Amino acid sequence: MSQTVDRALSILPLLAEGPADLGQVADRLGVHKSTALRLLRTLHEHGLVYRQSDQRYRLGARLFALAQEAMENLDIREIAHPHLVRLNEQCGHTVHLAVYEENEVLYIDKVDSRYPVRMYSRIGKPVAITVAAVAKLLLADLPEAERRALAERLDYPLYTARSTPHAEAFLKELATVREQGWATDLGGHEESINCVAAPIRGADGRVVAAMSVSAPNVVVTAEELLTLLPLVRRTADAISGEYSGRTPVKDRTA
Amino acid sequence: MSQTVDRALSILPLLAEGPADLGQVADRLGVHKSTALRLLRTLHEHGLVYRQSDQRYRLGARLFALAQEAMENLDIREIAHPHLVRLNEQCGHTVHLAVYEENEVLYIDKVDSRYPVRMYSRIGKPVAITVAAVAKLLLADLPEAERRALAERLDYPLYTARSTPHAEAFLKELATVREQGWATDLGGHEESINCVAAPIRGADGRVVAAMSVSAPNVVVTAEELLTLLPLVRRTADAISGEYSGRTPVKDRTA
DNA sequence: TCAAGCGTTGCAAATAATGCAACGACCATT
DNA sequence: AATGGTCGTTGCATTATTTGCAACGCTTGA
Repeated sequence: MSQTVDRALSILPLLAEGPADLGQVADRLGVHKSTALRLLRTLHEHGLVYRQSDQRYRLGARLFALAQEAMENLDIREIAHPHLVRLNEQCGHTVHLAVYEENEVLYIDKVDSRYPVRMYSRIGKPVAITVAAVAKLLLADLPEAERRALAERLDYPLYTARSTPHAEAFLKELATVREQGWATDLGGHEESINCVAAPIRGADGRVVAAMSVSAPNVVVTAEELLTLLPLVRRTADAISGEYSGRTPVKDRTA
Repeated sequence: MSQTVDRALSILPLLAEGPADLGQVADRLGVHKSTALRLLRTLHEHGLVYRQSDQRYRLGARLFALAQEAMENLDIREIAHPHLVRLNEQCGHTVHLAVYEENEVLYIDKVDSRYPVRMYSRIGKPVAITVAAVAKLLLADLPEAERRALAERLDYPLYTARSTPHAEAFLKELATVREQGWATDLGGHEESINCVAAPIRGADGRVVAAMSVSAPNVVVTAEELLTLLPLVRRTADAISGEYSGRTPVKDRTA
């Protein structure tokens, strides 16, 4: 909509791939070097871009700070966190919290497993949307049309033999998930890792977030993990209650 | 340098304070509503801004993803992390890693204390620059002129009675730190919390990062914490060795 | 029913961004 | 030492891009 801003913002994902010098940026933007320079300077003034000692540019510090502040303003996260910690204390496994936003599902909180073997994931990282248990829950709640459109648009990478292979299978899975009110991922993303997930709902009943417990095969079998389902659902419901205002907010530790 | 981009980017910190509607954004930017709308739309297309259900805008998901990617490109962090974890296993306290960038010091990694009492801090959060032990180390290494200029420019908030009160005291402290090659913060930020920190140096000997161990009085006294200094320094040196390429990179776990 | 507030669009005016060409600094090669 | 190349930087004229305005449609509340 605004060409100048559009160009400037296109620099960010470009630099996310790694540091680049002026010429590279100009080339990949398809503009003159002088133009790229002025854009970079503006980004620099705002701290979004940093110029390292070898003169190349990379993403800057303010970006972290902004993401941080944005994160802290998400009240679901704030409400959910103590519950996630408690759940982690009870079962010992990795606990995740995720939301859907603009065709992506991303983790917004995580409490690490107490076992030495941990799975790789990072807060802020987009989730493998076609296989993750939390993603299924969040997408299953979208309006029919939107869900359908999104499913068609997605890629279906075969992470493992059990990954969701195509849109049709995915939509079917979503229907199941929608009906039963919980979801699993049994080795669909990484062969040896299983998850159980439950939805968190707002006052109007719509799914606003989803949480999951993940554990590798070497620690517990899929069956054992499934026995945690009632606990996960209870935790999710507790968060739902607090988020929608049904449960009185007793003592929220600031 | 570029007015349009400048205005667009000014929207981000504004939204970081909390969600805002079109009118508010336009007012605070000092531009017409239609202008603000077009800027917001561009930011939206890039995922930096999200429009929530009540039509108000807030910071978007891509911001997290970008910050995430930027983070992963910082190789100091990657190299240092296993060392930080090991140190935490040895002493049990909270371990921080911080860098200096553009007049700010910020945490880029953290391993939480194993004790129930934890200090509040977040990765990506700017550090209390006038008192934190890691900040002293990073600033102490700046060129004389820059250090002086920065010290004059800073605010000196009195977090506690032991906070650095003014530029003069700060510069003196930096001189000491520079000479001894390590730093402390004894209750200068929060009355009951102490830190010991050591510098991480690149191949050219310049300080590229700093790490610290922090613990509250209720767990260990300041004296006891200081006995950890040799261990902290050894850890920092190990990281320096690996970062500067002196130590062969044996088996970096991807 | 009417008024007020908000987001949205088309348009003409003018400001602000663009590409060019030229300069200086730095590095490596001859 | 001298030269050729690369890279970042600046001033300027051109032109495209952004801007503010006014008007419209919508929802909300009196």
